[in-house]
Amino acid sequence: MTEQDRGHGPRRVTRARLYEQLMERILEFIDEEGLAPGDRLPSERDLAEQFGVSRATLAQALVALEVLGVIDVRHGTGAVLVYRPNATTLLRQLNDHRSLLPEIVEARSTVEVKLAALAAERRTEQDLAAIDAAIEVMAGEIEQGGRGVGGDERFHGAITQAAHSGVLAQMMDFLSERIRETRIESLGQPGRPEVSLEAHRAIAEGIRRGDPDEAAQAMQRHIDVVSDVPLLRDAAG
Amino acid sequence: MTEQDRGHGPRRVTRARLYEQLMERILEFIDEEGLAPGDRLPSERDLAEQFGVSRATLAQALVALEVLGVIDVRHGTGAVLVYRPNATTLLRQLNDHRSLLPEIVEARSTVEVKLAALAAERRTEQDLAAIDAAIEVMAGEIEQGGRGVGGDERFHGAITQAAHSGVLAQMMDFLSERIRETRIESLGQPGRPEVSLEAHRAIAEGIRRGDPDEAAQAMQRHIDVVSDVPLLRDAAG
DNA sequence: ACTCTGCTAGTGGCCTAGCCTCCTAGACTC
DNA sequence: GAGTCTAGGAGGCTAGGCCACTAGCAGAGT
Repeated sequence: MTEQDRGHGPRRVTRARLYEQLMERILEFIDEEGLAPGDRLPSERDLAEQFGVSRATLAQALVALEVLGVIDVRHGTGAVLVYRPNATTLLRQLNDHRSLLPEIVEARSTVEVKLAALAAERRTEQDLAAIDAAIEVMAGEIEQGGRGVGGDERFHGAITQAAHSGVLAQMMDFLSERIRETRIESLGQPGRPEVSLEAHRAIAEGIRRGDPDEAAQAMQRHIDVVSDVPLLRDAAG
Repeated sequence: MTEQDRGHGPRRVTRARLYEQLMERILEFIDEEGLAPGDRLPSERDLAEQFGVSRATLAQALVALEVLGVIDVRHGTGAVLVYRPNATTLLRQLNDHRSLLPEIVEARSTVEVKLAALAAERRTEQDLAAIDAAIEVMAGEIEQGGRGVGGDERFHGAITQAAHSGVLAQMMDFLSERIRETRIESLGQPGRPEVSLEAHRAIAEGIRRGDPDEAAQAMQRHIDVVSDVPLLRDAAG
């Protein structure tokens, strides 16, 4: 994984920064040394010297690895390996952020449609109230000139809740971080917030009537519209 | 989300590092200023002065936010907001890394059992060959004193492939990063690699015979055993 | 012998100061 | 008006230093 490999989309022409290269080197090091979870890495001073960089830069690389959950840096002790990383997987996951979007949307589609159907079958009165409240919030935001982002998230959260499926909720959690990116892009387009609001009302109606098919179809239509954003068309092309 | 909230499990008594606190402050700042994707943050020098920290520390915080996909730091230009983060969600996701493990295992269980059943129905001859090859790899690794980590991953990858379900494969991708953590812990325990190898053979047999129930049950038993590691018992308690 | 305590070497945390490279807006030239 | 040049400001990175914390060990006390 060298500098040349980075030019995925049209953007991101910036050169790889030192801390990024360092991460790769450190991952290689972990691999070569056969370090296992719980093992300690050499001291910052040693690593910095070994790789020929300053401690400040090395610290950046360690922060990055810590954020990724690879190591745990402990004051006075050192950096402890949390899990044995597969370097290729880890780095590709970082770099392909954008090109993964289409597949993420596909996964979102599947899960959220299923959630809508389940919600229609399992929703309690409280769930319905939460869904209505979310719609009200979004309507209020739009009325005040906003994009309705808060209400949008709230709505999808309420649907997830109403489905009463821990595992699927789980899935949505993992997807949600990336979904938020597309959702905001979409709501930013002229007229989109109003359209989404109407779609939400249709979905809610299906859930209220306890009709899984209607709810699922409404959700599918909604997602098809929302997913049609420039960001995606770029990534897919 | 202040320092006091951090004491989730029994571990992690270490004080929040400055860069972590800084991340929160920066996220708040983004929120207060109402910055949208594409907007630029103030310069490092300004931010460092404003928050009363050195540029080096600020740089660490920026690296962390970059790894999380919140910003894109460009040489000569500045830090550009990539997406509008929901601070609470983002930070909880970081801190709860460990406490999420039981639910992750639950999700893994559901998906992988389903994958095994699908594989039994849909596998091609090539899929079977890949599964057998993975088992051979793992056997070889164990014979040479290894823990069979490579073969283990390969096996589960082959199962996923044989299920011929893009979306579920997707799900496994998102879960796999965290799963690897538990898988390695498990294989590290004495005698575990051999047990896992036998379990793999049983699963493969079910898939070969085209029996979804047998394959699914074998996978379920396998996961139940593998999931029983100290890391999890700690987190659950 | 055992336990407890205090010390100390080594670790990460953070800062200051500085120089380099890179980007870009605006002045300048044609 | 279009292209070119340049200076200011942005991040990238280094060097060196001091402080806070951890853990292990030596010695005092039992």
